[in-house]
Amino acid sequence: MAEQVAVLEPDSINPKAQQILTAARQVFVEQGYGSASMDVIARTAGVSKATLYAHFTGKDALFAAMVGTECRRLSAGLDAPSFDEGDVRATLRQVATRFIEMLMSGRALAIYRIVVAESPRFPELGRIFFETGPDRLLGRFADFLQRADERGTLSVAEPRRAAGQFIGMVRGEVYLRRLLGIEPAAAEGEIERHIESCVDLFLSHYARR
Amino acid sequence: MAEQVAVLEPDSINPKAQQILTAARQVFVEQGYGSASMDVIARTAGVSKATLYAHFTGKDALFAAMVGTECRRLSAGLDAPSFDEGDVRATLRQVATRFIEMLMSGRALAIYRIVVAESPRFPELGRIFFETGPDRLLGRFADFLQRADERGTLSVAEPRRAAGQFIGMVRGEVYLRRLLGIEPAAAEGEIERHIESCVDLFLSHYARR
DNA sequence: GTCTATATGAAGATAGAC
DNA sequence: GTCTATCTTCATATAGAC
Repeated sequence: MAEQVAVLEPDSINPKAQQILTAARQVFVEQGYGSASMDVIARTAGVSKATLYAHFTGKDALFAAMVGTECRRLSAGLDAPSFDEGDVRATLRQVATRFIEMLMSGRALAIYRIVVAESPRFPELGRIFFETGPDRLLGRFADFLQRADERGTLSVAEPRRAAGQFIGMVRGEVYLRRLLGIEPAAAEGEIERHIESCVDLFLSHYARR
Repeated sequence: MAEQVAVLEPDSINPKAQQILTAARQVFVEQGYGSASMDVIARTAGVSKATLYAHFTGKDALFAAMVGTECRRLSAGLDAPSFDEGDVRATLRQVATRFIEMLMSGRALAIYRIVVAESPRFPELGRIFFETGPDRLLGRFADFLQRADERGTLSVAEPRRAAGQFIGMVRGEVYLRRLLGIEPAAAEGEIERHIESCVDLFLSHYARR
């Protein structure tokens, strides 16, 4: 019973569990779920397999715990700053920049890869990822757009839809290339230009005339 | 030597190889690369393991051949129709509709999942996927936008960037939910409304004033 | 809780008959 | 080329001492 809770809320005090989760992340990310072995995870964590199985009921549970932990960690990084309600263009720029920086980070790419791959076999993980990640971000951004609409700064009838359009186009080809490891990577300043053009496109339509 | 060619250009006449590739696709997609076993693939294909190894040098090669074959198959589905140069709005609608239908198909989702997951360990597959899929589509669409610009229908200074913006926002949340298996799926007519709003947004900026 | 040692099964790959 | 049977290695998971 305690184990089941630990799957989603691993004891953040227990250092051994942390150690194991860190090792699990490294190995799962590097090898993929199927090829990763509990043996290697135990060695990487510096514990015996028996200890590993004392903390997590099996490979599935360890994997789920690792993904849940990592999702919460990544989403926390997006929470901090509130939006600047004054300058809409600056806020859009800021949202786009913070979003794409987070998305392009090694850890975010890694967790996205593995969640996308395994979500058919671990449906719960797809949900956790979506809710702690994209859904929260879109929700907060949509709220901002709605407030801007109410203040009369923007004209956004469907904030959630508009939020999805903006985030979707910001993600764009730059991200896909990175995700797939396509060279050459984006040139210096390319991302800034990309973001600026997305802000322009967005405001052409949604700015109050 | 002949084997190496077969990795990317599997003998499309040989029925046994086809049989194996089909089975490989099923098993790899269902279990993921790491968990899939050559034993199960052989049984699914109705051949012995020895036969399997006679056609493909190993698990890696079989996987690569399967992904390459499937990429070419999927990209062929996007090639067929040329764009209607007359009615820009209708063309945007058509591009978006065809694109998202292809993307949401079970086979496209499956191959995307596995390529994203394994591209760090099989960099060649990321490249093949990108070139036969997104890159071709973006290129063709960008060409259309450039012609529209030259004709004076649209005003698009950077066609490739604009193409990426449009495709990115069309993809959007609808696709992500499907990819991650988030319920509820898109409601009836939701995708059409989504596409229409993307076309509106795009044309607000890029239509010749 | 943690270790060493091991049970049990299945993985990738191949030998050798036909 | 294709099969059956098998080699070797490594997987997940557990027993039992401390």
